[in-house]
Amino acid sequence: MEGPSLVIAREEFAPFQGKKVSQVEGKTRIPKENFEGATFKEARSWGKHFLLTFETGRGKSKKDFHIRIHFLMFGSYRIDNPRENRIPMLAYTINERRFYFYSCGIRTLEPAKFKAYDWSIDLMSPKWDHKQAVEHVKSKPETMACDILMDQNIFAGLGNIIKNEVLYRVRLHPEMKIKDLSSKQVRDLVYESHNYSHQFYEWKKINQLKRHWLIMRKKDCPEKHGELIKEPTGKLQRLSHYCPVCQPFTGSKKKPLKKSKVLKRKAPAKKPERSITH
DNA sequence: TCCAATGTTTCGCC
DNA sequence: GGGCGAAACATTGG
Repeated sequence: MEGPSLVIAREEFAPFQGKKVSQVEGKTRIPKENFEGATFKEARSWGKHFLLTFETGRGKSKKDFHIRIHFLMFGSYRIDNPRENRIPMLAYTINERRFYFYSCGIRTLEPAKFKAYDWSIDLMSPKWDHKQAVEHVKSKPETMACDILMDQNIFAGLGNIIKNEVLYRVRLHPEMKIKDLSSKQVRDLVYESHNYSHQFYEWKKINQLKRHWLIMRKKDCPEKHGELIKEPTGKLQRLSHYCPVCQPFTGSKKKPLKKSKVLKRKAPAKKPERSITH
């Protein structure tokens, strides 16, 4: 789940602020007794972190505690309609509504860590700092564009979908190194990361995200240049989809052939023909 | 039916 | 201690 989706989650949770929590259960190992009778105070999101604050105790012993939920690749949340045959990591009730969290990492967050979040690198935050991001990118000349976008210390909340869409929109080959980009290209890359993240949010909210993908999981170039390339790129080796015509590699050094490819070429693995008739 | 995929953390090795 | 790769974790749509 990428940053913009968590903003939507935050908005879904907001109406329940100030209400009491009950019936807590789930596989998570964090202490659940803290929740029982606690007050839900706030939902926030930073990058791909979903942050929930509760207030526990009474009178002078009132105390805030925070949890951090990370949905990783497969995680999800539901309100009221649980997944069948799944045990949630965490589930609780607020105002007769049942909240479920599946397949996610849940931790308690020390108050100091909660306060330490740097909102200026969160793409969805009003505090997002474009100039600072440009500097961060330029400080990593040897890093490839596809990897820098996935760097959560620069673009918190940016995931593989946004990566692919942004690279296409600014017409950059995923494996271009930062040092081979013009200042304008770096600025465009940062600008579009922020811009597309917000566009992602708008489309996701009306359930129209996928239909607006230009490159992600597509087969052909939107500008009719033919088939797209689909391959793992960069140090991270996350899957990229790109058009070799729209996004040519223009770096100073030739893109090195990957070892695996060279080997494959020397000894092409011949698939045994599967006989059609028996 | 199979497998890649909206991702991060941890562990062990050099 | 840093860099690296592998493994762990856990799910489902295409």
